[in-house]
Amino acid sequence: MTKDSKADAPVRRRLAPAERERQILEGAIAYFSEAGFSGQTRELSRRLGITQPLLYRYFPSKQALVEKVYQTVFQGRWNPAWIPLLRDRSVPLRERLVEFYRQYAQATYRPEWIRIYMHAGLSDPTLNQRYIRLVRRELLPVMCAEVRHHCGLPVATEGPDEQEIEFVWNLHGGIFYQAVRRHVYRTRVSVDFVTHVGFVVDNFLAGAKTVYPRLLAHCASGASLG
Amino acid sequence: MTKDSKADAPVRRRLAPAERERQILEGAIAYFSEAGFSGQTRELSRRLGITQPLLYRYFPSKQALVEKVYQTVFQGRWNPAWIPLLRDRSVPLRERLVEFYRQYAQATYRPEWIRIYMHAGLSDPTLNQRYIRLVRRELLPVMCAEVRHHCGLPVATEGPDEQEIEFVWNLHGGIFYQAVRRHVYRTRVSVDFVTHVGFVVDNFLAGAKTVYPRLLAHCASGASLG
DNA sequence: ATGCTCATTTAGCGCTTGATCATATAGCCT
DNA sequence: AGGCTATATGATCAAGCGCTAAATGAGCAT
Repeated sequence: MTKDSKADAPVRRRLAPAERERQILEGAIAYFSEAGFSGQTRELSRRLGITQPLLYRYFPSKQALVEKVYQTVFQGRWNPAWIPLLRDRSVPLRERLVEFYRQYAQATYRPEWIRIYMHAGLSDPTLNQRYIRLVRRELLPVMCAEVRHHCGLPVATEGPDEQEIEFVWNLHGGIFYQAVRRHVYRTRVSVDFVTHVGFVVDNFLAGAKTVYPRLLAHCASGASLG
Repeated sequence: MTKDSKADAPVRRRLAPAERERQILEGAIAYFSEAGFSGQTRELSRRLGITQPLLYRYFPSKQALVEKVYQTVFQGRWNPAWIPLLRDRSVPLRERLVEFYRQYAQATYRPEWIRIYMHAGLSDPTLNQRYIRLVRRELLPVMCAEVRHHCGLPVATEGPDEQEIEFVWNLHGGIFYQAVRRHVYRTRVSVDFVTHVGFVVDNFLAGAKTVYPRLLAHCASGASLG
């Protein structure tokens, strides 16, 4: 055995404050994404190899650290360039959608993102509601418009109907839910993501040619306004 | 004010053990589905209007109560009759799928079910993995076979390919994810569920006519076996 | 009415938790 | 080498946690 006389001597390493803060934040993201935000500061510090009071030198409270974790994980993962990408009609819609989901998955379908997003939703869904509104406002109307155009239908002057939004959300949610199965339930998903999305998008677009006109007729009849 | 001299007198009501146990369990389902399983027994007892030690007369430990909650929520919600319903080719597949999802939603797309399912997945996904395997084994292969038949394709003698499973799982997951948005993120979903499922199923089946043959060709080429 | 039973409460133990403060020492400057 | 600065630790508090045991009293049988 290698000198266990003192039961691993406390190797005290003095880091630059900025680097220590970064290290703690990174560790907190990893730890809280596993244990949830009811995880303990002592366990976090143990994993970081530091003492628990040190956390409080860099973050005034656990709550402040948690909020920094939220901020860090969810900030800057939404790429505004996705919208013009989806709107670029010089590229077939199928390719645009597959490419969008390739990029979107790379940005957000990661264990920390998915798990912290779910933890957040269960404890206080405010953050999720904000994100959902972003998707609802920025992404889905564009997808609706492009699918309409793809199907040779007129693009509405006013925004899409709720029924229409839910329709494209089924595509979006189905793909997202695969990431939930992977990172929350930790089940193996043994197909190539891009190939899978290719089939799913093909299916959506092929079906839309038939169903979308009926969907719009349903909306126009005022069925979802009552 | 009505006699606040004693700060709400402790009204001690003596219930039959079976009824008290049922009441506690019901309260625990409601409370833990909100707060997660790191919720406190004192808060649970407060909501029930009883003292906290009383819980321990009916359940030996918090863990035992939690496991009873799991058991109660997830037991008997899966209806084996769904399989023959989906297989009944005297009814159009579209109607079978819509009716299945109507029943499935009524059984499982409830706040306690969805939320406890998510809480469970994040803390220990064993339960979810078991449920996922059930869906993967009992439900999805049947849906694959019926969709194949619907598209005029031969039903495989051996089970469906993984790529095929993921394909129908996108339909299933998309519908499930609407329930997650509703009960975890607590966002308003203002379309009629059956109407929505109708459009989504129509879209899936219409698209499948085009895409499913290509999907099977892809599988047959052994692309997902490598 | 009276006494008995056991469902329920009051009091509290041992431990963990987030947070604080004084002390110790790593690492740079001279 | 010696001293200074402030990063990191050790000790500890107050509140909250799951859980226990003894005291209490509601509701039944008689």
